[in-house]
Amino acid sequence: MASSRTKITEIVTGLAMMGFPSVDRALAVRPDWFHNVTDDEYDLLADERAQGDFESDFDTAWHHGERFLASADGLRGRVPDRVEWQGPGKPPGYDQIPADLRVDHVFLVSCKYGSDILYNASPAHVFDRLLAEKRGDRTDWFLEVAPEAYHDLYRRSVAAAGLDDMPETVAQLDGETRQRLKDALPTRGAWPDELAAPYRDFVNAVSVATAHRWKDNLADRSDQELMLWRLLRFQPAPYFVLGQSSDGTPLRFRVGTPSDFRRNYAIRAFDVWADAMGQPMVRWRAELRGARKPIEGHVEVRWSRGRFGGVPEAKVILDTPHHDVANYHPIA
DNA sequence: ACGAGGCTAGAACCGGTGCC
DNA sequence: GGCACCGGTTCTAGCCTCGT
Repeated sequence: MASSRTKITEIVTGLAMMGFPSVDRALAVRPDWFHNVTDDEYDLLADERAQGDFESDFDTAWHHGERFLASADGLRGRVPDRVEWQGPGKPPGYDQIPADLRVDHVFLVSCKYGSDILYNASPAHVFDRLLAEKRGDRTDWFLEVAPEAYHDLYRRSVAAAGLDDMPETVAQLDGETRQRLKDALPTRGAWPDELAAPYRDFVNAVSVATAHRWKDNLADRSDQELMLWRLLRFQPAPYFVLGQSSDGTPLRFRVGTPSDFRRNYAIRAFDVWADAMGQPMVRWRAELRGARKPIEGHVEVRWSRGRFGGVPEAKVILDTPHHDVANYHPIA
């Protein structure tokens, strides 16, 4: 979703790399060597600039671009001939480098604001396929790892909601019956009293079984290493992240390659454990030789469309601040 | 000690694209 | 055409910090 904010931060970062003296000057010139940026986008930026709602985003993005132009790790003061904006569309294929800007065909830059989310994928993709290959699968992860607790919650939910004509088992739910059940349950907040305990059991069962499954698939040190690389989005080529963490800290770092990682670090332990909160959750932690701090995060296994609303997804979140992550190199 | 208000993590929701 | 996936944004319960 290309919100105004996303467009502003990405395009303004690119403009600042081009060496203009100010945002307003750059917006007046509308350089045609900034590829894929249309007049509609420049109009949008001019409007938002005039409105003043995104003042700090304009400033942060501009500052990032200026620093990248000057940085010894970046353009070293050489103004690029060509900057390309990826634009609102998704690139084809299983794109793994989340590059929003490409500079002189070489530098790949991702602009990421206010988010510590690494992935939002299907649970099987994370826990079984270890993020290696994306393949559409229609398996309901809850049914896969905790069928009994899931079914028990389903049965009690149908009874509590007083619904008739519902399928015998949770596995038989289809689009329409999922919708009916979802509508019959409160959409937010605590589950009804009589469902609180079954829901807690379900959350625990999913968390424990998922952690177990993931751990089994991560038996070898080499699997653990690949998993960590993919979680942290290390790529064969280095790329840059210019953005802001969820607490507002500006982020400017280069993401090293797996080879860079191996030269400086080695995995001492990769731990995975269940930590059921209000929803199923699995925590992970990598301890490294060569790094001062471990890298930590968690995965939420959740319905993204309400209770019983379709199959769950796995949201992978980085808990360690970006600047403390091994192989993420802050740029000067 | 206790309620108002701020803050944040957690949970829900959303608008898009691309694939089956 | 529908569903899965993506990259978030929005909402809110429950904690924490105040002023009284």
